[in-house]
Amino acid sequence: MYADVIIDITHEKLDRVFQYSIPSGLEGALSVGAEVIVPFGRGNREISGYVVEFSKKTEYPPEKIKPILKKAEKSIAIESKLVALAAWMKEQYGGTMIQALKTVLPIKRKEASRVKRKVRLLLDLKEAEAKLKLYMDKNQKARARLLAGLMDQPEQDYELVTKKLNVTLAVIRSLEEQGVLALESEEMMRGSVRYRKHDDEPVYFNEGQERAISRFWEDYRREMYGTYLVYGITGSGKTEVYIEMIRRVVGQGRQAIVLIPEIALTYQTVMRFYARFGDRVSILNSRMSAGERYDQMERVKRGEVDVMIGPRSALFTPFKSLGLIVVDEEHESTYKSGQVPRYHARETAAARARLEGASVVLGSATPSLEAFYRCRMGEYTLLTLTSRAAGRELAQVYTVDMREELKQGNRSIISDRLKELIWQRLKMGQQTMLFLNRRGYAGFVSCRSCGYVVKCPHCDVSLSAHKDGRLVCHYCGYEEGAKDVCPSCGSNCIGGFRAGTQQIEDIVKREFPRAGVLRMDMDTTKKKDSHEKILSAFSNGEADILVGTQMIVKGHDFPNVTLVGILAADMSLYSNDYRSGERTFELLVQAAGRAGRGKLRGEVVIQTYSPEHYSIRMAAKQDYEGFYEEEIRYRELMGYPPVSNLLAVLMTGMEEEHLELAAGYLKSFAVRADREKRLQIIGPASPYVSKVNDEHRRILYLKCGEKESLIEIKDLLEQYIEMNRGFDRIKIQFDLNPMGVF
DNA sequence: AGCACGCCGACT
DNA sequence: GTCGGCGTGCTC
Repeated sequence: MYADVIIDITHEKLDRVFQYSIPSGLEGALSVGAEVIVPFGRGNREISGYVVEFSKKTEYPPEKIKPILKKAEKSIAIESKLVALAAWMKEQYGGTMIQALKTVLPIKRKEASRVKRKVRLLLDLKEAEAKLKLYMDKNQKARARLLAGLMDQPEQDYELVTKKLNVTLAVIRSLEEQGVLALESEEMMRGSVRYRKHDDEPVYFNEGQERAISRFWEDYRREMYGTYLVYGITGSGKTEVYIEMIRRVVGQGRQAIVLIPEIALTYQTVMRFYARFGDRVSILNSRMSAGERYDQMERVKRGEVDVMIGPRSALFTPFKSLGLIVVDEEHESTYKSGQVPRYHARETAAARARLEGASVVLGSATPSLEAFYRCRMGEYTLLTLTSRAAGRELAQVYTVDMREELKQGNRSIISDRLKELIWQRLKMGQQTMLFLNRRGYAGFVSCRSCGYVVKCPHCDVSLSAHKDGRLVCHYCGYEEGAKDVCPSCGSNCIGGFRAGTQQIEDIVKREFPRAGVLRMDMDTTKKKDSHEKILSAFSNGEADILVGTQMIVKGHDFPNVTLVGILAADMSLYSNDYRSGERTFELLVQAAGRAGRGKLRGEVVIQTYSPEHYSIRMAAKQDYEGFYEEEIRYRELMGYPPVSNLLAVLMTGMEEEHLELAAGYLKSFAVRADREKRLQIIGPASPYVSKVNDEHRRILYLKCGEKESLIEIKDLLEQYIEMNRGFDRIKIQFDLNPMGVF
């Protein structure tokens, strides 16, 4: 029996497992995730590592394998808990222990040092020249080279110096001893903002907030750590509730993590946290470099931080006594990782909380079906916030049936009702937001004569036409020129279908020539900060109408926006995806919530071709529970999460035939492995996008009521794949309860 | 990363 | 010979 150990050093060359034998004294005492001390290298220096797996065989000459010295005595409790979390993630979501550990322990020492390590010359020109001559005479080539390089430029990056001049650390060290140069590793704390805490005044809570806080606190004080769902519409004061809960937890000497979806952290929210907790708050954002993140983690380890705010990855903050994890906007799909291990931050937060003895607080205005279902099942505690904090009224919602509109001769994408309301806003000097769930000038380009659709040669998706006629693949970026004749039949009836934000912008400009129009979508926000610029321009009243995709739905409050138009509410409704109803509802409610954030009452126009669909009906009424009842019935009927569980097995390979064969084998293995016939196995099928970057893809779905059985099968499949050479050229990824359908 | 090994020129 | 400096390659 051998133990696979990863060494606690991060360097590409060492970024793999090393096998050690287990001495008889340690047999049975080690488990996956245990921290051990092992001899390493020629000098057998003792370093620590983590046991990642146990194996019977080894490729390495067995006589060269050294034994583990001992189990780490007082392994740093924080890290061993994170390693345990990594083990849980590996188990749940598949992949290797190394992948899981890398997600959980983001120890990027390399980058942290590279950024700031510098070599500086200490001598003046005359002294240096003398030294240089000395080195030349003594034929100390490396030293001479280094010194000459430094005389040329007295301060240089360590990394650069070693590479360009080909000198080793030993050379630099010896010159350092001679006082020729200094090796400086400035430990500048990047990205940490200093703010004094100033807001110590008592805050008054409304009844709902008070109830939520005290319910949480009663349990917490009795060490009953659970998961809570704070459900409250936009403006019901969720953030105040979080802050108060955190304040109490921190008051007991414990720490808290606040997860926010990607870059959704607004300036206002940040300031509220700073005001409460001063510089004991640290913020992680996805734009930060690995070095900056590393610095933040160092501060945490030194105990300088009580509250960490950030996206998914902030979940792994190494606090020594974590008491609370808040997951804000819990329904957001960015909480699901796109990389292996494909973990969900909500579930992983619950797992970490279990390991640490902490509570989890989820918050949303439109909870995920998962979270609400768990509340109904009694696993989570539902805390409902009722009244809008500022006593604002809900917006007035109109649903416009676009089929009727067409019958009455309005072929425009903007209904008469919406047009009329926009005119009103323009007269009153108020603002309008128009929301469309689509980017680009038009959707796919097809031939109306033969039905040919222009597709990406690498990705099997249709190309999107942009305004200048260029056809662009939104998956890989492939581009080709405009088409005026069909490449298949030669007819000239080729053109784009459907409208995109760019086209809407043009239409709006034509309809309302004197209005200022801004557009915000993927294409206009490619540049850094352009996102912020557009929003602040709109917020300053530089335009009357903002046209955009989902991104205008989130963040920022625009008090002067009193009208929101949702142009094609059902665009996302009929995609082949079991979450489309939920997504549509969510989007509509959030979009509607943008209207009337100030003192004025808002109006919302929902334009749709299917006004009878429950997602749209319930969104118009802003009735979450009504929506939930309908949606959960559908999930129950179809055996979809959260009622059942779904495991997607995504297979990718260059050769289609080989892939097909392997996928077939995998399926029949799954069928055999499922002895008690508890699984429903679907596929293998070509996913919606069956080719990306010339790689073919196949997908297999396994459905089962009990998650444990699925995980069991997943383990068996992983073993089977590992053992069979036939799968070597195929990438196989598992996705437990995926966010969409592939 | 850190360490030892082997090579090479310089000095006793 | 042998000593010190340098470059390379390996680490279960």
